[in-house]
Amino acid sequence: MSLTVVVEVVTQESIQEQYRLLQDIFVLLDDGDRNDLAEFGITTSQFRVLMLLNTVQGIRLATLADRLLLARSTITRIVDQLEQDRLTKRLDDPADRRAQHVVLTELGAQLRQQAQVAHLRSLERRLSTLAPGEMNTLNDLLRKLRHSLGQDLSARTGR
Amino acid sequence: MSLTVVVEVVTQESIQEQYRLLQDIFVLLDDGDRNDLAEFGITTSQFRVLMLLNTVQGIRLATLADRLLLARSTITRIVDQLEQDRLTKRLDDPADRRAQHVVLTELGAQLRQQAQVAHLRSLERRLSTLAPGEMNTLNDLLRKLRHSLGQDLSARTGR
DNA sequence: ACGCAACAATTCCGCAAGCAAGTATTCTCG
DNA sequence: CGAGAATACTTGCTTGCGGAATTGTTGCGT
Repeated sequence: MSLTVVVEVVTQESIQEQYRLLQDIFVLLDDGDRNDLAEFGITTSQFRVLMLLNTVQGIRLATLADRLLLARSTITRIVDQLEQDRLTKRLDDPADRRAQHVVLTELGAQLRQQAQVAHLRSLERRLSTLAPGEMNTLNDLLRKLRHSLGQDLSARTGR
Repeated sequence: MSLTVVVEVVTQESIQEQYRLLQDIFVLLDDGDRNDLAEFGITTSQFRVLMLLNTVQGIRLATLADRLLLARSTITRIVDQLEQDRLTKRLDDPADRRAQHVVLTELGAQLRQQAQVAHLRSLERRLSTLAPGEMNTLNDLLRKLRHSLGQDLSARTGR
């Protein structure tokens, strides 16, 4: 019986530590990202949108919202900002007059390329501690984690 | 030469995937947290502050800001809210009249306890996929990651 | 055909968080 | 000692994001 208790306590502590670790890591990641992207004049959200605009045919606003787990109104504003900076354009969907496709402009494609390279360099530097094998292990576990959390989300909202 | 190129490409992809995974996990975690904590009438930021108020002697506002990597003005407002809800009190620091210590009220301690238990239950459910061994491995790797990111932060700001 | 639910995007409102400036206090060191 | 730098907190302003309501469009059931 006492064994059970001990095991449970240990697990609870592991879970809480994991939670704190993930929190800390996110905050640190985000802080560095903001720092990196500031010199390109874009926010992390804008960057994440730009990174999804890799095709010429564009992507719908609703799809962006789903992919980034942001509210649609938020996507509207972010795309407004990008458009104001001449980085993207809205094109009407030929098949659905409700929908619009966001596409990169020439300028947007250039900036996206530069920002992506700089961001990647920064990530390589900041995550340099992990050996290749560790990185793969970590990614495997993170995938499981994401899947588990995704399951829970759809259980909460999708029913 | 081609080997070098291949290895580098693979590593870059791993890093980018890791970045996306962490992004996704954070968003999912935060979404669930907000859902859990809503029934206690507190936000995730307020919760994170409450979780640091475990001692009777309290903690300084500036320390909270440093621990949570939030601006001091943000901490001021969060503590204002908690105080308005009678969950915390500000006590003057006897040794430094500039500083104040935030302490839990009786009500705050109760709510903190309840919220913590509920949150932990939720985490156990949401992270149930990982086996104990995997969890330990993951935490080890996350610790390395946090350390590496922390190093970079102090290299950026602390000099 | 047509009415109605579902969907795409936007607008409006409110809250959360950062930055910069301001006040009060403490520290440093010449 | 005492002037200036540093520190602790607060306030005003700006921006980013979510949620509800709105407008216009599509698709489904009958």
